[in-house]
Amino acid sequence: MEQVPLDFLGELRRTHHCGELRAADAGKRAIVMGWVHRRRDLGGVLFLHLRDREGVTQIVFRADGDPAVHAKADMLGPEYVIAVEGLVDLRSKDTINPAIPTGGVEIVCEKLHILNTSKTPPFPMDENVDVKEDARLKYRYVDLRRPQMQRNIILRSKITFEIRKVLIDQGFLEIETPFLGRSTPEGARDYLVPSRVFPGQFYALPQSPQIFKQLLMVSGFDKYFQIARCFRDEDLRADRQPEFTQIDLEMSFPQQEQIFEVIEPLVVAACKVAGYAVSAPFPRLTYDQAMRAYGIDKPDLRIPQFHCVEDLFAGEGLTADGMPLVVIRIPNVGAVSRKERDDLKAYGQEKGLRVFDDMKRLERDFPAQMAKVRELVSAQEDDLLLMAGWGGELKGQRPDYTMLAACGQLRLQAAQRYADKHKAFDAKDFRFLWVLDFPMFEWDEEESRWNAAHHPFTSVLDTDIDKLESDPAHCYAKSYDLVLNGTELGSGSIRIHRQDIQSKVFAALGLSQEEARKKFNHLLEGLEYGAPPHGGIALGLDRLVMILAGETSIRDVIPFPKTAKATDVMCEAPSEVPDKSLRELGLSLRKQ
RNA sequence: GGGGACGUAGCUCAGUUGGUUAGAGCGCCGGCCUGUCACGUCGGAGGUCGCGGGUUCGAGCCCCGUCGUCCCCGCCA
Repeated sequence: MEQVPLDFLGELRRTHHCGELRAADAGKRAIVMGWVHRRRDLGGVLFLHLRDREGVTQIVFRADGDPAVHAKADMLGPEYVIAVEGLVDLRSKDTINPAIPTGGVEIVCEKLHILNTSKTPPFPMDENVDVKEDARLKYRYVDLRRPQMQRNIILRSKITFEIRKVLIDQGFLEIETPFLGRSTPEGARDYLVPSRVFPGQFYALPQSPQIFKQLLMVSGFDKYFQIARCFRDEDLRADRQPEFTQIDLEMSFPQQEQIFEVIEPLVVAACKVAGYAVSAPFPRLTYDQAMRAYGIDKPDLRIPQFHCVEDLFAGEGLTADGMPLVVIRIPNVGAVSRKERDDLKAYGQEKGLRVFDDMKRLERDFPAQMAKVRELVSAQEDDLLLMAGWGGELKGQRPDYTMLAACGQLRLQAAQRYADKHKAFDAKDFRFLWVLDFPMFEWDEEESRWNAAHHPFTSVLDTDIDKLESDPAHCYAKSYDLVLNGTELGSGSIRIHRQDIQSKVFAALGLSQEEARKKFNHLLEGLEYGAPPHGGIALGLDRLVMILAGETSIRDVIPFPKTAKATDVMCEAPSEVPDKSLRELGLSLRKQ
C-alpha cells in the first residue's frame, strides 16, 4: 500500500449525515463523513458513494476541479474513512439515481480529508452475498457494518427504547439487580465466578433476576422492570445463547389479567416500531386446551389445530381406552405419494403413534364417522389428513399428554415438510397467543419425584390447592407463556407469597422445610416480612427482535454472539489465564 | 452426550470414474476511460484443497483420526 497522507479531524464538524440531503438542499455547503462504499473512476470524473449509518450520498470529483483534490481521491480505497466538504448540487434529470433517497443530489467535492485507511474488507459489504458465519463472526466489527446487521441492531435499539417508554408510562421503575450472586441448585447450569477474597468459593451469574425481583416486591417498589442480561451454561441453539436478554418485570397486587394488560400494549408497540400492526388482546388457551388442539404448549397458530375424535369411534379399538384419537389437517398439500405417507407413518411410529395412513380404508369401514371427521376439520380437496392414536404402552404420569405431544410433533413435521405448498409459515404473519394454567409439576423419571414445571414459587390455581398432595399430576399453576408463531417468547406466573402455601408446594416436591431453607433461604425469609401478592413475567428480547427482524437466529440480532460451542471467535474467549491469576483465586487445574 | 450437513483463492462456489499445470464469478492490484451509480474495458497477482495419518504408480476426490462452523435431539426449574 502506498503511503496515504492522513488528515486530522481537528475542528471539522459534520453538517449532514449521508442519508439526509435532498433536492431542496441544493446550493448549500455540506460536510459529510463516512466510509468509502464504492468508487467509480471514469478517468476524468470520479464518483464515490459515501456511507454512514443513515445512508449513502454520492460525491463527485469533476475533471475541472482542483487537481490536488483529484489526486487525493485517486488514493482512496474501499472502506477508507473520509470527510468531504463541498457544494450540494442538483443532478441533471438523466443522472438521478432513484435507488437511493439522496439520489437527486450529489456533493461536488472541494476539500477531501482522509481520516483513515482500511485494509480490504474480508467480505463484501453487499447484502446479496451470504457470507458464512465463521468469517462474519471473526470480523464481526466489519459484519456489523453490513446492511442486515445495521438494520437489526438499530431495530433492536428502537424496540428496547419503546419498551422502556411503555413500561415507564405505566408506572414501572427500572431497577438493576446483581450479576454476581449465589449459585442456585435448581435449573440450568450456572456460570461460576471464583471469589478471590474467599478462595474455594464462587459467585454465580444470574440465570434470571427471579429472586431479586420478588424481593423488590417485598421492598414495596410495586412495579419493577429491567432489560436484564441472563446467563445459562447449557448447549446452544439458533434461538439460544449462553448470555441473552430478558425484558423482566414484576408487579405487586396483580391479577394474571393485569400482567397481560401490561405486556400486550408493550408487544403491540414493539411490532409497530418494526412496521407491523398487531391487535390485542391476544387469544388465550389453557395448557390443556393447547395440548388437546395442538399437542404442544407453544402452538404455531398459522397451522390449523388437530381434533380429538375418539368419541366418534367409541368401541372400535382404534386407540387405547381413554386415550385421544387425533385428526391432523395440513391445508393445500395436494397429492401425497405412497412413500410420503409411509415416511410420515414411520415418523409417527418413532414417537409411539399408530398412524392410520390409509384414509380410503377408513372411509370404507367407517363412512358415517369419516363424514363427520371431514366436517369437523373442514377438510378441503387438497388437504392432507392424518389420523393417529397411541400405538404402544401407556407411559408416565400423564400418558394422554405424552400421546398428544407425539401428535403435535407429527403435525409440525407434516406442516414443515409441505411448507412450500401451503405457504402458511408467513414470517410476517404474527400470531400471538397466551397459554395459561400450566401443570404445577413434571414427573422426573430418573429421580422418581415431582419437579416444579415453572419454578417452586409459582402459585397453584386456587381450586387445586387441596390436590397438592393427593393428586399432583392434576394440579395446575397460575402460570402463563406468551407464544408467537411457535416460539416461546416469555413466561411468567403469579408467585406464592404465603408461607403456608409455599410449605405445601415444597411438601409436594418432596422437599423438607430444612432443605428448602438451605436452597432458597433469602427468598423464604423475605416472604416472611410482609410479602405482598405479586407476579410477573420475563420476555426474551432477542427472540422478539429476531422474529420482528425476520431472522431465524438470535445471533443476527446480537452484536457479538457466541458460536454453537459457546466460544467468541473474534476475541478468542474462553481462554487460559496466567498461573498468577489462578493462584490469586486459590485455584489449580486438574490434569485431564 | 447423540444424529446430520459442511470445510477448495479475501468472499461465494464448481471440480466428472482417483490421472498430468486445481477453475469460475465477485473482490484486490496495474493500465485506459469526462456522468457513473453492482460503471465499462484490457492486463495481473492470489491456493498448506481445515489439519494429521493411511491406501495407491498417482488423492481435492477413497479410508481412519482430529479440529472448526451450522442445524436438530438430549439439556435449557
